[in-house]
Amino acid sequence: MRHLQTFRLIEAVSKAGSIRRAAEDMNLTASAVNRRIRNFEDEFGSEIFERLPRGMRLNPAGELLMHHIRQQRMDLARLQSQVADLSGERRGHVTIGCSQALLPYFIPEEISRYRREHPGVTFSVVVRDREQAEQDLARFQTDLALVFEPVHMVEFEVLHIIPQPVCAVFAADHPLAAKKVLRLRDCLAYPCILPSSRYGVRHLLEMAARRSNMMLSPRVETESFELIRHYVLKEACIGFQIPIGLKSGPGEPMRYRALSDRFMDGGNLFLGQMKGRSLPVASARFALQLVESLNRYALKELGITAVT
Amino acid sequence: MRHLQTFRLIEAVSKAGSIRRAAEDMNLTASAVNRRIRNFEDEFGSEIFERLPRGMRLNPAGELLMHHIRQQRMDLARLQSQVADLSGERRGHVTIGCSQALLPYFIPEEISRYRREHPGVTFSVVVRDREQAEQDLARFQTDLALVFEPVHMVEFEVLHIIPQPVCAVFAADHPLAAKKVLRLRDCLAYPCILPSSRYGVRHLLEMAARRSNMMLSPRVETESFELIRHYVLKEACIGFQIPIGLKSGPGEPMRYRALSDRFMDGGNLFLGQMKGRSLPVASARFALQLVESLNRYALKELGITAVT
DNA sequence: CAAATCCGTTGCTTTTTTTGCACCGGTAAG
DNA sequence: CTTACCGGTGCAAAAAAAGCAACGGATTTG
Repeated sequence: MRHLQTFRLIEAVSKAGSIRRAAEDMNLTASAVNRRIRNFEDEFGSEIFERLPRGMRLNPAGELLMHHIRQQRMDLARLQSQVADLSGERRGHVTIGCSQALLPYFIPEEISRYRREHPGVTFSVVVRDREQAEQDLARFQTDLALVFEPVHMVEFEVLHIIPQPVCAVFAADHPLAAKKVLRLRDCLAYPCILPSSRYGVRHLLEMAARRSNMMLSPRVETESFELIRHYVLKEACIGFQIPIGLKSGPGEPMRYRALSDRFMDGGNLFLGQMKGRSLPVASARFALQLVESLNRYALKELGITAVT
Repeated sequence: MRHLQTFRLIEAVSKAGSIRRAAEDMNLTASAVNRRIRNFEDEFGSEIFERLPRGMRLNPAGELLMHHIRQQRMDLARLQSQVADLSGERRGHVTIGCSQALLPYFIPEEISRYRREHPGVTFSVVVRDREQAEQDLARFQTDLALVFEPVHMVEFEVLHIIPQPVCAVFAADHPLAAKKVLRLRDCLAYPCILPSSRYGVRHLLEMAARRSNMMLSPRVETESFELIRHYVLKEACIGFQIPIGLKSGPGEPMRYRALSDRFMDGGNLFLGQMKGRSLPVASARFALQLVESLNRYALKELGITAVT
C-alpha cells in the first residue's frame, strides 16, 4: 500500500540500525530514506530516532510510533479481511503461534477441519515457547497463541483455558506400564529424558521435585518434544509431556499416564490473543473453532467441562 | 500529514457526495481526486464507493473504511499527544460535547481550573443534546461527552454517573417558594415553561405526568435552558432544570427545589467516551478531573457518594 | 423530446515531488 | 594516522501527481 511506505521505511531503519543498511534492504538510496524520515519527523512534530555515531535507534517517541504503526497495519489487515468477508468469499490468513505439543495431532486436525469448510483461508504456524509466543502477539506478528503455562504478560488476553496434567511417557513394555497409579517418585527411579528449562512441563517438574526433596537428573535434555516421544521407545527411560500431544491406543508402542502426586501441580493450556485487538474475520472464527474443540477435548479426555 | 491526504480526499468525497464538489472543497481538479480514489480502491482490493448517476456514495466497505480512517486519525492524535507529554510540556486539545445545563457553572469552572495548571491545553466545547453527543463520540468528533440521560448507544462507555433530580425553578417571590415539599402536581397548578421534547428533563416530566394522569401544557417551550432560567423571573411561571445548572443563595433572584414525587423519576448525568478508545493525554486527565469534581459535587450538593 | 446539466472517466501535458548521485563533515576503530 | 561507516545536502534526473480539455452516460429541465 502506497501511503504506508514511510512507515515501512521507519520500520526498516529501526530493524537495520542505520539508514544506509535500511536503504539497501528497501532498494533505495540512503539519501531518499534519510529525507523521508526527516520529513516525517517534521510533520510528526518530534524526532523519532536517536542519531548515534554508528547509526540510528528509535527513541521513546519512536517506540510509541512503532507500536502505532504495527497496530495500524493490523487494523488495516482486519479491515480488508472484513471487506472480503462482506462480499461473501471467506478468505484470509491466520497466523498462530503454538507450543510443540500441539503439532502432532491437535493443530493439524484443527487446521484441516477449518480449511475443509473455508478453503480460501491460509495458515502460518510458528512454533514458539511460551515467552516468545506472547511477545509475538504483542508485536502483532501472530494473531493467536496456544501455549502451555504462559508467563502471563499483561497484554495477553485469555480466550480459553483447559487443564493439562503432566504425563509420564514410556514404551509399552516398560515396567511402569504395569502400575495403576504413577507418582513422580516412581518415575525418577528410572532414567529420564526432559524438555529444557524454558518449557512449562520442565518447570512444573522442577517445582514438584524441589517440594518433595528430589533431584531431576535427566539422561537427555532437549528442546524437541518429538525427540522425547521417540527416544523413550529406544531406551527404557521416562519422558514427560502433556496429554494433548500424545496418542493412546492398543496399537501404539508408547504408553502415557498422568502423574498423580500431591507435590505435582498440573498445568493449563491457554488460548489467547493480544489484549484489546479485534482479530481479522478468519482468525476470530478459527479461534472460535479452537475454543469449541478444546472444550470437546477436555470433556472427552479429561471428563471436564472447562471454564470460560 | 502528507500520507493521509488520500484519506482526507475519501472523506471529502463522502461528505460532498460527488468527486467534483469534493475536488472544489479541496482545491483540486476532479480528475486528480478521481485518480487517487481509483488507485486507492485498486490497492485496497475493493471499491469503496457506489457510483450513482448523481455522484458517489460510500458502500458498506467504504463505511467500514471510513470508520477505520477516523479511528486511525484519532490514534495518531493521541500518539502525538503522548509524545508531546513525553518531552515534559503538557500540551494538547480537549473536545467535549456537553448538554446545556453544564454551561453556566460547571464546565467553565472545570476548564478554567484545568487550564490554571496546564495552560498549554486548549478546549473545544460543543453543545449537544443527548443523542448528538453520542453520535459525535462515535464519529470521533469529540473526546468526551457529559450529558443528562443519554440514549445509551452501544458505543458509549460510561466513565462516571451522578444522579440529578428534576428541579422546579421559579422566582424568589413565587408562591411555591414557601412550600417545603414540591410535588409535580403543585407545579402544574401554575403556568410553566418547558424544554423541548428531545431533552432528558422533558422526557422525565412527560413520563411522570402520564403516570399521574396529568397533562403538560407549557406556556412556552424552548430549546434554550438559559431562556427558561431568565423567563421565570419575568412571568410568574415554573421552569424545570437539573440542579448542576442552577445556583442557589440568598442573593439570587431565583429559587429551585427538587421535585419529590412518587411518579417522578430522577435522572442521571453521564460522563462518557467512545467505547474502547484510549484518549489523548490531555483529554484523559481532564476526564479524571471531571470524575473527581462530579464526585465532590455529588457529595456536597446531594449528600451522595456516587458509584463508579 | 431535445437541450442543458451534472456526473465519472481518460489521454495528454505540465507541475510537483521524490529519488539517485556525488560529496561533505564527523566519529570510531584498527 | 588511515580506513570505514555514519547522517546530511546540493543538484540533476526520474517518477508521481495534478491540471486541462474532452467524452459518454444519466437525469433534469424547458
